[in-house]
Amino acid sequence: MIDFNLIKNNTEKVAKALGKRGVEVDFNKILKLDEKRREIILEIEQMRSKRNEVSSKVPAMKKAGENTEKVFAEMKQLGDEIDSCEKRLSAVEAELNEILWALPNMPDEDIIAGGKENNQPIYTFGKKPEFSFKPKDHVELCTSLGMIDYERAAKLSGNGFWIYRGIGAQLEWALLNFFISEHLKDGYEFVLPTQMLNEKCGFGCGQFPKFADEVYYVDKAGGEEGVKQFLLPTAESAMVNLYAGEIIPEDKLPFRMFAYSPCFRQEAGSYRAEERGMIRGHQFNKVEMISYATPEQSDAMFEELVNKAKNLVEKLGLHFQISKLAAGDISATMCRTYDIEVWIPSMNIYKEVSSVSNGRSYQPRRSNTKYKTKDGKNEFVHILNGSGLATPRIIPAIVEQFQNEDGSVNIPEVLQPFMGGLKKIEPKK
RNA sequence: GGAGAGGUACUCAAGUGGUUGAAGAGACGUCCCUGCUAAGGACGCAGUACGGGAAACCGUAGCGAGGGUUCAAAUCCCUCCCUCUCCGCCA
Repeated sequence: MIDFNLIKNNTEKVAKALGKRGVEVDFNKILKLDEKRREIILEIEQMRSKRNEVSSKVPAMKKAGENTEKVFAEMKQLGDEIDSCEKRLSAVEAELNEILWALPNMPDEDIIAGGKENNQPIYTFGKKPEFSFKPKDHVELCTSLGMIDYERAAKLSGNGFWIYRGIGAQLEWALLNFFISEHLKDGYEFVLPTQMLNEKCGFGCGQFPKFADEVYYVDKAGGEEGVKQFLLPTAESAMVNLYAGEIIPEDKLPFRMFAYSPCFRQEAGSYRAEERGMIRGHQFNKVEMISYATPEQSDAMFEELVNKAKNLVEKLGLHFQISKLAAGDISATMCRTYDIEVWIPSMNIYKEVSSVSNGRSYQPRRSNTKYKTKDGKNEFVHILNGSGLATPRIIPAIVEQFQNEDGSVNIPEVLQPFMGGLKKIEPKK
């Protein structure tokens, strides 16, 4: 949620920032609704004040044996007026909120306008591998090496799922363990969140109402109506709401945390044909880094998270680049995002394995998460997040980039300790 | 899933319709006394959000959440959420 005072007092700035996303907003309408809102509030409060004043005199009147009938009749009428004003108020507020909640976050000053095509690579590690033989793609490699079972996954669940098997499962778990151990070394707190979340969380992290259709809802047996929960699409949804409604003492900031969870996404209408295999699925594993920071700490924290994600991929030895996203490609809740994109030879493209973002106070405003400054004021915290990392594109990158002519795959050195010292995945004889 | 008990400010807790946004206690803060790893005393103590105002300040809301009854709700009624205890279920 954008700071309403900013919309009111610096409309130009907000309009310019949102314009970079190609979003046009009818600010006139917003300001008019707000004016109307305040008008009604004033009216209501004056009437309530009157009623409170009269009410406080009633006990004395009764004691003195005075007739209260007339006063009660007047107050009854006043009460009815208050009711009708309240109805008008909630209609105005509903209209205003619908607009405000739908506004995306403001991209930072230095973020350039436009969509994906304006993303700028700002860092590259390694180079595209050259093969003296005809390289295989990850689907073929993972299948032939017995790492991933697509067909039986479809049998158990449906299209867009896969099963890790044998050495594939070991590699997946080794990756997660590697990430976890690196984050622990950096002093980050390990969190395993609930994997089912209520709708408040969806709203708090800013994914609802816009993306409510893209998650999986879980109903109780028998399709019972009630509070619905959904399977988290990313641990971010959980972690952003961890301190919702709370006030954090400033000396506890920054909080550095990371969470592991499977992530569930409908990915309806996605590019199945070109994104074969595990490039995009309904369920995948991810370790997510989350930081809560003061506004002063937030920019340094962003750099820290980018560095952490970068180091993970570097230690794996994969060729990748970091892209600074253009305004239109940054997710609606964020001010700035750097993507870490790993090279997938068979697709001839860089694919995102980590997205590090600073949303500043946008999500905390929605989830009402504040911190108490040293001089006792309550301010909204900043929340940052970044994948550290998501695995589904790492495995394709590893098997494709590190494949050998005989169909074997070299295991990155940093993963070997987590795989009983295994150095190479050999084709089955 | 069933039965019961609860949810009041930082914590504990009193409060079953009215001048109570909330007794009391602890904690906390400031000060005093005393003097030494303690004890005593005085005073202060919702925080917050929103609205009005140049400001001082004034007002409104708020007792788990949301509705309702009433001139008036922490208090009565309804729905929901959460916690605890017992029972049941337990792939």
